[in-house]
Amino acid sequence: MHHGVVASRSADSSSSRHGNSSSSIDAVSLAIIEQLQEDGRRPYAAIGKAVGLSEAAVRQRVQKLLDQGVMQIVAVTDPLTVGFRRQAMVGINVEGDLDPVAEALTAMAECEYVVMTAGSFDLMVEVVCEDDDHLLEVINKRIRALPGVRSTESFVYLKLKKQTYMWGTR
Amino acid sequence: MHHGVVASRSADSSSSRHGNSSSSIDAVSLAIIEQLQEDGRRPYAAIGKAVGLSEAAVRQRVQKLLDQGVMQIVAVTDPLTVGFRRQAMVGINVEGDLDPVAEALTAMAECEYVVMTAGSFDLMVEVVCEDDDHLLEVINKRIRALPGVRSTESFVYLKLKKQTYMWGTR
DNA sequence: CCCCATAGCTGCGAAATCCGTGACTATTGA
DNA sequence: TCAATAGTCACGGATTTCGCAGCTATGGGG
Repeated sequence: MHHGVVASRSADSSSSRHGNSSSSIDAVSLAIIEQLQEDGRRPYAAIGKAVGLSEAAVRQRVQKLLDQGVMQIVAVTDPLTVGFRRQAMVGINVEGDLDPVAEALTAMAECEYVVMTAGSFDLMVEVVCEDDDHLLEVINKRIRALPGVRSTESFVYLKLKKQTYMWGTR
Repeated sequence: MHHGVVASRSADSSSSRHGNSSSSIDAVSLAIIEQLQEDGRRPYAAIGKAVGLSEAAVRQRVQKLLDQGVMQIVAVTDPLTVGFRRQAMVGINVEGDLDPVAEALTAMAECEYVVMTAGSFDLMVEVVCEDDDHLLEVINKRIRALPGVRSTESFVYLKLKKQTYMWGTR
């Protein structure tokens, strides 16, 4: 069973030789994804009616999309409501190889989101914490203590204005 | 998809008062959320068995969590796989009131994530685009053209290393 | 203290959904 | 031409979902 991280494209090594994994999803699968982006529990039959496919066909395509890691169906929550009151985006500058630092950040439970970037930061990390003390500890004691980390800059969240999951739905 | 907050609450962006919204979530609901974070389509009966509740009770609590906007069950995808090849985090500095700028960004389909921050940026926005031209157009023609935007700084994504939806699961 | 209202849980069918399977149709490549 | 593969459909039986009625606590009024 795979756990909740998308990203690992690696799953099927043979698919990488096509160079483009997007080739594996057609317009119909995209339509199925859109349906499930509106409601992750929508019945297969209803999806089938919407996209013009039988219930079984939808079910098999969904299973394949899940297996391939193209999509996952999960509950997402509002951190504030679930007891995480402090969030921040942290920009990081690294000396030398980025990978070990990125790996270390990935291993931290508080780091919800880790991305390598071009620009004045090498890495950007979204940190989710319970309170100020927790946030301080993570940034100051754990992230900045990682070997290779040259400097960090923090952007504490004041208000989340938008957040969607509607790609492909445009 | 990414950062997980709910947010769909965009409808009433004025709901800044959270009193203590966490008071409505007890340990059992948290356990239910954890179950659905592992698999958004897990049957109510299976969840009930895991958290020690009847199927009907789980169903009612899930429905309530959805209605309250505490949680949503959705499909999340890897943007690269679905045809969006360029993503960037954009830090923005604003002159005067942040709200109108934030609202305008929220209205843009390409802005997946909009947050007000403390620090050297006033706003941070995640932009999801199909290609370089599209990205350039959004940042240079649309975002920077907004009245009140003083300056922007872009961080183009090179590689997404981690992305989870496991709050409360720690 | 009693009574009522509300909220939450349970159990139980009936209806709907899920899921495995086998058959059918293209498409591909030897 | 003939497999072999991938994708789809159709059809039960098992499972799940759904609506409803009943039950239990909790919390005010009166």
